[in-house]
Amino acid sequence: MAAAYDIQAVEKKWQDYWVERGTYQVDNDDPRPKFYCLCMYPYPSGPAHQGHVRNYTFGDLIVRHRTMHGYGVLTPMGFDSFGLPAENAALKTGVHPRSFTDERIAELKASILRLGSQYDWRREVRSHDPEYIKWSQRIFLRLLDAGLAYRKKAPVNWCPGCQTVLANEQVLADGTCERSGDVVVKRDLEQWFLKITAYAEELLADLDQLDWPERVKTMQRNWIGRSEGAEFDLEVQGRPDVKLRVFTTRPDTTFGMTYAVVAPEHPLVDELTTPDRRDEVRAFVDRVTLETEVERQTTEGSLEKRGVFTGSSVVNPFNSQPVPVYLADYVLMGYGTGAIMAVPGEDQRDWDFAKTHGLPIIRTVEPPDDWEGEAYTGDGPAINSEWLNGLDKERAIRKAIEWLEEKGIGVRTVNYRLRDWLVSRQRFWGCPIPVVYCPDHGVVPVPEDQLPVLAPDDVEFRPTGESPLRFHEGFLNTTCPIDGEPALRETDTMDTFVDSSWYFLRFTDAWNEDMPFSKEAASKWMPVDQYIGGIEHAILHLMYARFFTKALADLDIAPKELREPFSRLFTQGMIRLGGTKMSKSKGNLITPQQFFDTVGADALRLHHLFMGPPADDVDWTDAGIKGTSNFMQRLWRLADAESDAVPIAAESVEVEVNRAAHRLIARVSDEYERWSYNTAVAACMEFTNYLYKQGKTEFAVDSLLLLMAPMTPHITAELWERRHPGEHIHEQRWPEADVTMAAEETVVMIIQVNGKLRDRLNVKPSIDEAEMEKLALESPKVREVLDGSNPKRVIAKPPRLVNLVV
RNA sequence: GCCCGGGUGGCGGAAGGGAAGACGCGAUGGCCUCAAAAGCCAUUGUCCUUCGGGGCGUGUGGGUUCGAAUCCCACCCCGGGCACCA
Repeated sequence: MAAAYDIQAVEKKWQDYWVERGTYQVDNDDPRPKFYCLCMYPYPSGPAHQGHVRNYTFGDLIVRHRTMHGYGVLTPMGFDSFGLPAENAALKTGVHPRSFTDERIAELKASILRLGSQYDWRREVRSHDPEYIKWSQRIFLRLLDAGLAYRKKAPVNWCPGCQTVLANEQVLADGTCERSGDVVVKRDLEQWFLKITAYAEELLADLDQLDWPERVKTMQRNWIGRSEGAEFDLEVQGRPDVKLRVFTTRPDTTFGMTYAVVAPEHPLVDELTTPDRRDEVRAFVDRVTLETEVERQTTEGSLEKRGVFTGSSVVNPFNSQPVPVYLADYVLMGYGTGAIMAVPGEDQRDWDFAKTHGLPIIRTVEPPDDWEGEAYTGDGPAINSEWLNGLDKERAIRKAIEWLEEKGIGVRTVNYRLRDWLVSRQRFWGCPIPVVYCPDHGVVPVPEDQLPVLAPDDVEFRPTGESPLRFHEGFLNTTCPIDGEPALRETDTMDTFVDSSWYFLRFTDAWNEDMPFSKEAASKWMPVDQYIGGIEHAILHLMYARFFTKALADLDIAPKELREPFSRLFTQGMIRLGGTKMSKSKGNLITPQQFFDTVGADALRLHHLFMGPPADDVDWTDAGIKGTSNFMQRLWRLADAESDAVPIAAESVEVEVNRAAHRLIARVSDEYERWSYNTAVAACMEFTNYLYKQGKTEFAVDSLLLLMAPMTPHITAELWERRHPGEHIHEQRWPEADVTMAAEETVVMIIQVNGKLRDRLNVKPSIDEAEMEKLALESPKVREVLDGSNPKRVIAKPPRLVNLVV
């Protein structure tokens, strides 16, 4: 009688073994070729949910698979442990965010351990660890020193719910906060920014070299939003001292300008407004600037283009005609120059505005004859444009820019949609921005030997809308590092995306006490060879991390040649329950815990792999897990050294069984490379069914276990040890298929008549076209269908298919 | 509105222009058992069938091809991203 499969004992045994043995710990002088596999470090929100399980299952599978291929795999893990939920909890319960966070880390870590995914925990980082804070702050100061961090008063996105400002990236398209869902309002505040725009061009260009999902790259390209065009000055009639600069991507259409528009926030608004228009303009500006983004956006639509005439006119430099200047809220101060020339003939927004305000429309590009639309933005010969007439769009643009540059009126420019990254947050539970404000010296960085600047513990959490740091006298009052006179500390903390923008570098050198990481360590492991995480980070985290990597390389902190942090990216699909995303906030979590206790981690992991293609969203159902759980039991009975549930293969079929095993190795190896894990699992199940029928061989069972080792590490380790005492499956080499053994002895040839399947025959793989045709014509089933007629044409694709066309 | 994905049995899904539905769940039947559970074996797209087999079938309509779930065009539906960026 064979031993039963004691899931809990087996999984515990190997989880302890891997840690004690340090199977998945790597040192920086590891002689094996390097492979850096990283799962996005999690925000600690309590016990793992299915999204974590899915993520870490893929990651662990890659770690173990690569290890079996002889790589020294760096597999670190940590916690993105600063963030709002801990602080919100503190407001409600009074529990300090640190203890709240530490508790949740412990819970999450415990479930990660039970999943059996392996990390080099010696390298663990936590964003809220004073060591980590110290290096985040040093990096901030280096950015400040290099002019990449700066302060600026700016209209910022203020979330009344979160009581903090948000980055543009954190405001949803409908003008609400991505976290709380509150309507975001604009406020003018002094804020810290990081100059990500300095890297706009490189961030865009380097996307081409990344092995990332196309849609993530597309999202980033759209976000950066590069557009080429020209900037030029418009003279204001009767005001030789004032010039209005506009940006356009279509300088070829300038002859069609029938008015100009400036944003309500434009600095020249007062200059441009004539006394008789003052009251109306002021009323319009007040209305627009006090509105929320949402209100401002609800005015979108063809007939509602809102604006007001300033009373001034500017001169079209191409034809010297004066045109009126309007204020309109469809022109944004934050993009280009905050002013445009309006060409209604070739821009739908301008068209709508012109119609609403009774302004003339002149087409300067000939639309196609069958054109029935309004503004025409396509290509065509220029018309009504004097010296540009007849030229196509591209040539006209070039000529128009040349003309502007010759005359010294304007220049070719490139604009980006990307804005600088607003990083200051009026929150407590984040990394303090390490500067002080001195009455005499202004903004003074805290000297590096005084880092980290840590938030005090004895603060009171009150829903005041301001950071509790503001009211802590001991923290707030300090002295100026330059003159020793009284000064005030910065009380804002950094966006938590700052922490996650360099953690992957800290992992390479987590013990370093002198600097965030050494260039040697970063050179050894970077870039990350495989990064795995959710699609929701397609823009924010992945863009910031790319920016940091480039900036740190330029600041001589990271290796100079390190321009990109993540060579390959895989974004897993979301887990849904009944059509909606499974998440804590939606309250529809199915925790993995119950499955650890019943079917075990291996069956749960396998279920995640089997559910569907890794990149696809999946609907969670409890039912399916029975299949992988059964399979584990079936595998145990097949492979346990003492089990006789499956007989040894008869001598007559032994070779064929081994040949099938070689085919399995070839197939599954390929499927691992292609991330086709659901079919890899299917192949293993199919092969198991086959062995139940045909009988097993040593080679077949060993191969099966090796191929499954990265997917179901515990059961395969146990079975391997029982079959090969003293050996560890995860220290074995990945099996290789023998090509001649894997080749099929006979294949099925299908015979079609007019593309319809009529017969199938077993043939040798070496069969030639003539032989195929002969066999096809001899088939009784084919003869019946042909009914005496001769095929007009024969298509033979040896050895699998022949098609007779009649 | 624009840009990406995607629509295949009762369900999750497979099929790299050449056998549609691998594998799994569910369901049905059998073996084992005093019985049940577990296990093992078989059947399972749909309609017709004289049980040999035959017709139909991958969102809809067209097309390319000897051959289309797969490629092309148009449309419908679902999911995601962007959205006054001049």
